Amino acid sequence: MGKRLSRKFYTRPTLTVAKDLLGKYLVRKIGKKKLIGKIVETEAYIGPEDRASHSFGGKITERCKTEYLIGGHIYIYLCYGMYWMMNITTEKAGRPECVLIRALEPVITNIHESTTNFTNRHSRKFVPKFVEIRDLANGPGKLCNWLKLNKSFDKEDLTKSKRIWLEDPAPERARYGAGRGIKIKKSDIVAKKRIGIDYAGSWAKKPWRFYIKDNPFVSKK
DNA sequence: GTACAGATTGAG
DNA sequence: TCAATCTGTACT
Repeated sequence: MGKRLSRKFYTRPTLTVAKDLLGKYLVRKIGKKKLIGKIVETEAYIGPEDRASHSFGGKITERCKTEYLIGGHIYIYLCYGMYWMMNITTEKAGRPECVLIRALEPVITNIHESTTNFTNRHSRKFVPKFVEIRDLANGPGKLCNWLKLNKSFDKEDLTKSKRIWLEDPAPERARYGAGRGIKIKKSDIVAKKRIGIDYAGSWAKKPWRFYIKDNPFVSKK
């Protein structure tokens, strides 16, 4: 496998990390099995200045205090009472900044397991028999459901955890002569305004949502 | 304590 | 278009 991303990767400026996360592999280990998703869409939240951030104004609540940890930790919270949102903290300790992971492109290692872990996000009334791979993780709530992430992952250290971490797939590819860096070309990164935060005034217009151009696994508007 | 909005999602 | 349903916040 590739190389696990270290603390250094996460403690850089949030906008840099948000862009550099594109193309990285998010690895989730469940028992002996691994689910892997390539990050294709992110959003940066830069509190306490950012009106859309939970830590806006320097707020420290039971929920958002995780944002103040040093870069490389998971900040996960429940949205609308039913969906978990996975964020990755950035910068040094005390700076409440993070990156929301909005969409993954499933990297298929075992088709059976990868396609039978989605049903519990649907209502009891309606459980689909089939789901397209494209619909497994193309949204912040959906990807947490796919990877079975919940409150127990809050404050998880991505540089040390045995059940979830990030990898740069580059070393794996380098073996096959595909070059050294997995860094999405600047011209392939699209920057648009963030979704669902229209209440944030002028901050809502900041182009802090990043995704890989033309990637079909980006969340639908 | 009560009211209400929210970094979403899928059904109708 | 609307409901599901938990947490934070601004009130009474």
